[in-house]
Amino acid sequence: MRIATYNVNGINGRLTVLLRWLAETQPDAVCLQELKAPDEKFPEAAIREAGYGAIWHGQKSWNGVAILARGSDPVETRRGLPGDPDDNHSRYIEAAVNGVLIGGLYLPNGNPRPGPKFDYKLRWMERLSVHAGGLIGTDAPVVLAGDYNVMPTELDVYKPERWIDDALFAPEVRAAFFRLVEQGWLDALRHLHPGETIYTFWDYFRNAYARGAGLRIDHLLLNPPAAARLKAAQVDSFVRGWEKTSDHAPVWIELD
DNA sequence: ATGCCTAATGCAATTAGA
Repeated sequence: MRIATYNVNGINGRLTVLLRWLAETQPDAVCLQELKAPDEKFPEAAIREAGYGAIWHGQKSWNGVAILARGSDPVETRRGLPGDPDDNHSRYIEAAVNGVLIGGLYLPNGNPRPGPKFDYKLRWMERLSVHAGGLIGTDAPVVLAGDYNVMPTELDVYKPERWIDDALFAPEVRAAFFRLVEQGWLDALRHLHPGETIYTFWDYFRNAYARGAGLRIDHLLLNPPAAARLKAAQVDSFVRGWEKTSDHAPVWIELD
């Protein structure tokens, strides 16, 4: 079973690229982020025609997350991260697909730091940790997949010294990420590729993809039952080279 | 310190991304 995460940066502006990638790689489940569309503008018919059932939590202009399942309908278990009734950003959706519980998340960017957006990011990470703490011990496989907007280590940044004050790489953000991981989650890509330079995002600016100036910020975290079934993990970086593409590439794992 | 690029909104220029 292949489970992928892909920050599409606009589901409608990206539909051609998304459908091409689905047709070429046929993932079994997909978490999408940055739909940048309200619920009524989600391209449900086109995605169903491509062979995928879907659930989504949209929002006008910004944010928005979805889960797709090839040949079935995801069984929604939650929309919205608990812990703050005043948080109206669409950044979390959760569903069961083929016996695997999948949480799809779009963690706040947090820039500029310091400031209210950075504070929101840290609060959101604490809420995620609380929710994840309730999922880690599930007997079934659980996968928390999405755009975490965090580079965990220096290996995950093309120029670490330039990012140290940024909300994606600041010490307190990395510490919050590791507090989450230390509940017992496995960073699937890093686990299977220790020491390897892996990026999932390349800025549109300054020809970053061609220069190899990337970041690893899209992650799949696995609870122990999921980790026991992990066979492969990769980035479909070739998609970043397509026309009219997202600034993120799809990332996926293969479970037995 | 800012623009470099891109999407959405909505039709110009702003907001946000990372």
